[in-house]
Amino acid sequence: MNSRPSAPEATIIQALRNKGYRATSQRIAISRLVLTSRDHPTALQICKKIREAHPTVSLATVYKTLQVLSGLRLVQELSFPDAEAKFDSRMKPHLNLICEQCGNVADSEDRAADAVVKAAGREGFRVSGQRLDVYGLCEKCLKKNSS
Amino acid sequence: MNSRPSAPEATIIQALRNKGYRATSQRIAISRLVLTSRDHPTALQICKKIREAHPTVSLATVYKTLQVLSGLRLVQELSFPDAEAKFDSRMKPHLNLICEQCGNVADSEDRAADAVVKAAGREGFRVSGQRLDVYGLCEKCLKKNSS
DNA sequence: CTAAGTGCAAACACTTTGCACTTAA
DNA sequence: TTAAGTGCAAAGTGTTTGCACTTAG
Repeated sequence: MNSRPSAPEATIIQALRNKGYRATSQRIAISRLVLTSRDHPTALQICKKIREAHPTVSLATVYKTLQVLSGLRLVQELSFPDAEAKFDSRMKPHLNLICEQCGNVADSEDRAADAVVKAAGREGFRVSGQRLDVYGLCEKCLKKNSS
Repeated sequence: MNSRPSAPEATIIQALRNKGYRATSQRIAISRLVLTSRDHPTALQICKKIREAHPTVSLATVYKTLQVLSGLRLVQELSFPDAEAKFDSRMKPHLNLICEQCGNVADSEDRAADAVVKAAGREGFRVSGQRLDVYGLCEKCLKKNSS
């Protein structure tokens, strides 16, 4: 649940208003958290974090805001079998390296991600987004297992 | 819900028994359907199809069987926001070209899929599976929209 | 024979919705 | 001022589970 140093709050407010959405304090807080987080939080994790500053925020509002952000293509919802959805604000093509042991999701900026998008285009597909998950064991867990 | 001409029934029975599972008629039927289908059926679609020949099969059994097949890594469950999960029996690296208009999922065998797996390996990740979704508009829908 | 599997219905967990209250614009 | 948004609780939906019955091995 890390945050990047400066959150572009004015930008968020503008983005919401331009699309006809009101810039409520809840939406701004949730948007700022999600758009600046480097990990892949669940709705519940987001809600708990937001409540540290806005104690009355409901989980329903978190879900509604995440739907707005998904609609604006600022955030992507990653559904998993058995588990809650995680929300990812990195919209550029990238790989999600998902460890099946510790559950961590690491991003990778490898150019193979762009190659996938190009390949889809070559098939006559007009690409608007992507989800490139690789499942397995992360380096940390591999080491832990062998020790 | 297409099927390939010949279903490797004996192979399915062996695979189940080797792993300590009983080869019941329900499991064989469900496995054969899923493992030979070229599209990406949901549990309910599978259940309806199976009931044409085995009218008493329950949705619970379909889900349980799909879990067994997932555990054997013969099938992958693709979860989506808002929608039922689809089940994919193509386990080799490939792209899922998912049309946001008609909902169709087309597979693509492009080598970019293998490049993704290699890239993950380069990062010290031990790959055991992948899900490479590309979202957008398929050629058919693009044409329909422009006409 | 007997432990594993099935089918039904009930339970579950995550997510969405209805509605009265609040608030941005 | 007033339509959009919030927060609560209730409803919804796909999936899982408990349990008595059935069946593969």
